[in-house]
Amino acid sequence: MSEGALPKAYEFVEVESHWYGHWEEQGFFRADEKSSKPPFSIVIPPPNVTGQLHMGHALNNTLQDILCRYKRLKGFEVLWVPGTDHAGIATQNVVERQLSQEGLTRHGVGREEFLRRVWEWRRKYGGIIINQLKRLGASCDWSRERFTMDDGLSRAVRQVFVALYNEGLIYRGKRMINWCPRCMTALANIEVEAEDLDSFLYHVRYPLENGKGALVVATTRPETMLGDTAVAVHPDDRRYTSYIGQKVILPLVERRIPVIGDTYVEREFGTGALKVTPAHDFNDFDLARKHGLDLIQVIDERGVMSPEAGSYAGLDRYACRKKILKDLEKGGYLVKVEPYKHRVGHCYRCASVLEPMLSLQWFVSTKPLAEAAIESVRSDKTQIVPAKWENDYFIWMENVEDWCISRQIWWGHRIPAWYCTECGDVLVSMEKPSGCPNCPGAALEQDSDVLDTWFSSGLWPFSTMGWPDRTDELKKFYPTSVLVTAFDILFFWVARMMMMGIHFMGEVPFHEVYVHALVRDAQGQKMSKSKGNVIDPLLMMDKYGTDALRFALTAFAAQGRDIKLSEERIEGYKHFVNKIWNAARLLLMNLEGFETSDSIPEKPAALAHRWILSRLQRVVSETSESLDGYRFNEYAQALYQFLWHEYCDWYLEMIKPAFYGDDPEAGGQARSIAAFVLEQILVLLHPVMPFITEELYQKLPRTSGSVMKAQYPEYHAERIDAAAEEQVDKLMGVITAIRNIRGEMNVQPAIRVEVVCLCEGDSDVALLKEQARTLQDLARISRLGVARIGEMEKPKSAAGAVVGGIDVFVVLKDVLDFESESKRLQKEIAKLEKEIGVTNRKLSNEDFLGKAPTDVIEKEREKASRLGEKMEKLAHRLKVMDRLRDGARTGE
RNA sequence: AGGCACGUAGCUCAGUGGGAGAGCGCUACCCUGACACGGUAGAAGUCGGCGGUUCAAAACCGCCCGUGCCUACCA
Repeated sequence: MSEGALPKAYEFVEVESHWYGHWEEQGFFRADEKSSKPPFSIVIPPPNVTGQLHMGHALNNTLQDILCRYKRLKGFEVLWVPGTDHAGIATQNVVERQLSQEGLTRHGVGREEFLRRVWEWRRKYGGIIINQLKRLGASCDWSRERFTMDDGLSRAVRQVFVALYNEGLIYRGKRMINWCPRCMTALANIEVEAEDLDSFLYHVRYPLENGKGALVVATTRPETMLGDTAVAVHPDDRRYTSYIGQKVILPLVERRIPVIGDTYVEREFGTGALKVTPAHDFNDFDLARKHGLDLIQVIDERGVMSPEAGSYAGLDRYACRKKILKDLEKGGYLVKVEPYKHRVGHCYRCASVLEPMLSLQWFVSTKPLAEAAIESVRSDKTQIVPAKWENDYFIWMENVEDWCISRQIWWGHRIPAWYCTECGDVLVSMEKPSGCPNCPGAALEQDSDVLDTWFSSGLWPFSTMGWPDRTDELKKFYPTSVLVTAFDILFFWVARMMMMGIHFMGEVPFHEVYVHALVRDAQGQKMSKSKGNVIDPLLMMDKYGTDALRFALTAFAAQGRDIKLSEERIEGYKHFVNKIWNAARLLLMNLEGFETSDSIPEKPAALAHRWILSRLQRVVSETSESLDGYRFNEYAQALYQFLWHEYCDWYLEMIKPAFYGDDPEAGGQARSIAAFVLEQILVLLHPVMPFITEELYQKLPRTSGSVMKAQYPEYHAERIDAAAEEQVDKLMGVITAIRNIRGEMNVQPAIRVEVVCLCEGDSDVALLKEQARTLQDLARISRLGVARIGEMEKPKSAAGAVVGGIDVFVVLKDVLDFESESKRLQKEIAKLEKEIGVTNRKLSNEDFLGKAPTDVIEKEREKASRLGEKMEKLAHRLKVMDRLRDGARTGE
């Protein structure tokens, strides 16, 4: 190995740390809003500022980075806007935990101090995920990094709020909402996660007021009985019709409550009698409104029993349940307890069981906004890929409910509404109003709530580009080209961006939405810290390199299927990265001291060159089409196959003799073309493997500067050389057949064998003679005989095969084992027979001949004759072998 | 309960109307002057089951079984 040669194995650590900084310094990621190039823009799904890079991020951002790098190579002006989300509840929870470690609470320190601490936390840790994205190679325009709580974005939030309020699309009202007693805030319905819960169904006896019997109700939440204001039965339920209008006595509470009839009640479920707790159940609330029932709130915001709960007041809801059950049993009211599995709403942030509650909140009236958002997808102004998600989008949008946007937390955009302390009037405006118009001199108090995090991220595509100002960025890059996301935030985020973008910009926020898979573990389970099954992308990058991780994620990013990731697979692609490295190493070792020419002949004389250049064209076309269609896995597979199994396995092996031989012209051409093809491969691979491609590209002699400034190769159909591909196919067939015989007959790799090829046509003779060197090297042949059939004797003591009409003989003088060669041939013949059977059946089928397209029939006929000839030859060989075997036996 | 996916080699998955594929794993041989993170060859599948459409089905249709996800007001 000479001095300038590369190390034997690829060392990714130095390479990766080196190039990212270089790209940033050179400003390669920066987008120019004044550029005349066609625009391509993406806004990043902003990770939570509290976040740590997980596999979902890694996949999401790898795919975005592939698109951005690909489009840059294709000559687009690319803007990838990065940033982070303030993540209201999530971040508040993190800082609250930190406080509690100091023995403090947020209420203890007060709102101002608490917010100061959150900002401090953000200053300290908010950059972590950004640096992790850089580690991943994400080519974001960091000069445009945004945060949802930036001044600019906050101004956009206020402007949107005020505008929607003035249009009557934001209102304040008392509604049943889902309440998290741990986070102490209202949630939007979409933020509720239904989880299966193993619980019990309790049957409780409610005695009739008149003393004549009782009604038995079934409930999963006995503690709410304290707030019962009725019992409902189905009006047509014969068991209970006579009770309707009567009263029952609520056990433990002794309150008299009516029995009502309503068709909402399912007769088959439980006992067919339903206790009604209007203050703590969505459906009971509706029933109460319909029947004019009282509303008694027995559980407060903390999930603790309220004073209305009488002697149970102050108990936690679950402690209360236990006590109530005990008391019911004591009083003889508990009739039956059965195990019961049902789904209960949990907080998507802290997994606490939610409490339905009547509460005064701010809402967005979404229906009017949804209409335009539906229409835009229907008319393909925005296309969702894969299209199957469009259905889910329509269903959700058509059934969209009003969106509760107020949160009773402190970290977030404070609602721009002020209340007059005198008359209570509401004033909504961008800045604090000077005073109440009705009560001169009266004080104003700002609403203490903040907005749902998703309210600000819903504005992300235009707020990050400077809206409400009419900036050059907006003009150049809005609407964005594509949004890349996983389906789990399709409604949280994408749907809201559609509604807001169309409403405020008059245009959809993105032309396409690419919905990718969820990353799961090897068992198909969702990765989560609590399950302990997370594969940490940072650790994977440490162990196998960023390029290997990115390639693994890309290779498995098939549309419409979740990714089951395992570490072995990432490791496997590290080998691929190493293979690229070594292909380059071979070249560089052989390029040293040689001049390579700048221009590549379109039709070189040597077959191998014509073949690889033709194959390259196909890969160029395949990769472009795959990426344009978001078929990332196909893009990755095409390059894997081409680099490894065509360029390395065949092409480099075929041209090696030119490197080592003494024909300077052949050597020069081999060097130039091999370098050219590798250089093209590096450009094709760059979107998915930015680091190693840059490293090698800069090392290749013909190139100068960064691979990021290269042009993505263009497909030229006229450079496809079908004849060369066909000839190499034939050549590979012959070589493989010889190797197969060697392997099956246990010929040691070191031993060279004599081979005779008998062809039917002159063209095959010419091909094999011309390619004699390649044949000899790749099949390890000592002497090669090529002739037309009949012009050379068939060797006797030889194992044989038939490839594309060529009779191939591997001469095994004295060492040929007739028995095993006979068996090998029989196996081959058996396979052939099967194939011939299928073909003959088709060709003897009248319906097939009558109805199938002529080209299919023609193909079948050709196949039949090809197989027939092959069969004839093999059968003959078998006969010869058997005769030799028998002769050997009798001779012994 | 409804909806949507998925079920192809030991594992993970491509393939969508005309010759069952890849990667990993496995077996055998080989450190052949880029690479043992490598090379060459090989074994391995009733394409979940049943029925239908078709000249032709892994693919299209129906039913069933299994798995996963989403939605829903049976408390």
